[in-house]
Amino acid sequence: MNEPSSQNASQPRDGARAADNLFRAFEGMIREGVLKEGDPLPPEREIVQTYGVSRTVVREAVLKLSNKGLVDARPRFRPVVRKPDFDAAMDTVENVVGRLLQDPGGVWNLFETRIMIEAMLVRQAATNCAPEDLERLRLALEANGGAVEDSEAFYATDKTFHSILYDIPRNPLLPAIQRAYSNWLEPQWSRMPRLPERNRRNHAAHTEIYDGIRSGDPDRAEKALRRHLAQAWEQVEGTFEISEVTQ
Amino acid sequence: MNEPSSQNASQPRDGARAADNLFRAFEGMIREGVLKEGDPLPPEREIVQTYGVSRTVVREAVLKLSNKGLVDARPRFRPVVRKPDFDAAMDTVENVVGRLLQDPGGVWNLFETRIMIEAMLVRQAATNCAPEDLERLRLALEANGGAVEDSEAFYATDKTFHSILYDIPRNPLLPAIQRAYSNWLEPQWSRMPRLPERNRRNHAAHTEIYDGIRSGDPDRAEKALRRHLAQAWEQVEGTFEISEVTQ
DNA sequence: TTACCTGTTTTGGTCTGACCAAACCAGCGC
DNA sequence: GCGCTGGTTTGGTCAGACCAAAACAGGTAA
Repeated sequence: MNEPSSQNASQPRDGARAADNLFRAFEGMIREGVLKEGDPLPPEREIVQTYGVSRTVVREAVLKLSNKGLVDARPRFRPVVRKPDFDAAMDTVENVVGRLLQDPGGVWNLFETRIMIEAMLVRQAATNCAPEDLERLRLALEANGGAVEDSEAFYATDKTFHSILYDIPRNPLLPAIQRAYSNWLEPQWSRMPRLPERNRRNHAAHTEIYDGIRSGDPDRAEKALRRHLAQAWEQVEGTFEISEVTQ
Repeated sequence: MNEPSSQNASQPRDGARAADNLFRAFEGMIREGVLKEGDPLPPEREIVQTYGVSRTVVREAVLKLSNKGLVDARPRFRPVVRKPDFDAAMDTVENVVGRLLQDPGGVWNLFETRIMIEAMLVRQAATNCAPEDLERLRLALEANGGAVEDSEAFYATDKTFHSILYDIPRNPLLPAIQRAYSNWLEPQWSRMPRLPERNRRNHAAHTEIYDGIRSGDPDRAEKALRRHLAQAWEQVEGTFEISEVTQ
């Protein structure tokens, strides 16, 4: 995507915009820990003196830091350094994704990738899953079963059950992805009516998935997972098709 | 104009910055098609007049549009409206991800998710794959095989082969994800020496994958894919372990 | 005519200095 | 010690200016 025109720039080339150089400077300080997480940035006027640039430039650089998720800049407060993790990355995409999701087809596209990922996750879990992970799943399943009558609690335990799936591979990206899915899809889900009988059905589905994993049968686990999510999709689809009309 | 009582107060930290209002205004115009894709934004001074704000505010708003991926703003050129797709979303994450990748473990984490996704993709392809997709794969494989002696061409055809896997489910998110992986992982890959014998081995791996898909055997296809990518990882790992020492 | 060069105008990038209002802080009275 | 109060900091915004690069228009050469 980047044109080969410019040679690699690890240092502030003076051809670039001043704000970019400043941005890189702070980016480096944050990365190297000179500015630790939670630290506020210096006052704008101080940065002006330190770097010999105008406040305009400082503000642009800070804004860029903010937009990239490196600092947390609330309107009239000092920007605070925020360690960039994958969650921060997801935050910065939120806007774009939100726009894409306005198209119902967009929601389905996103949901389909979730199905694919979770399908893979349960397969892997079925293939090799540490006993303690299996135990966690069992406990979550139990809690889930105990909450069928309380839709609020059921929703929470439901989420927990699924999130454990993302934990099992011990890859920090996966939980972040899961949180992103939650954030993006939640608005759709929350409009869906919660009913005890649905809860019961979902809990049964969770049990099937768990059984598939426990018995070490990836095909069975995947099939159960797909059935479960397809069913969930139907429920949601029905819900927001009607509410779509209102807009 | 200066009403702090805007309805959009979902967060306690809502501040009514002029730049934000302008940003939202343009955001709306882009979404509603008043500003079409490819259109340049009006000159800053014109916006100043139209909206009765200062150039500072205009620049901040434009910068924000740029950072959010809504417009494409090269220095010294007019910002151009860009339709937000998932590629744009991935672009915005680029910075954060880049930082994560500086940790070698981060590269592995990302690569592992790629393995998982492609594993799922080949499984699905094996299960149900349109004849024309199979044909595309075959052609790509053929081209790949014909390029073993030319590492540059081999690399290109290699990428093509994999990207077809992302096309098959006809979910526009997947190609975007694939491009993101390419962009993020490419820097590591490009440092790797390319050798005809490696190409030959990789082509053989591709053939195995293709055969698995064609024969409708998801387990076989997945196994071949995993073997292929694990092998690729070993090659890359060896490469950047040495170059890591230099830092 | 077409293609290239050149001077002018436009426009983005940066700077300066100023003002306002909200946040911050220190001192006061209770 | 606690809450109030007024001065000080600091972020948000503005206006006007200058420079250099881009866009444009006009003229010249092929």
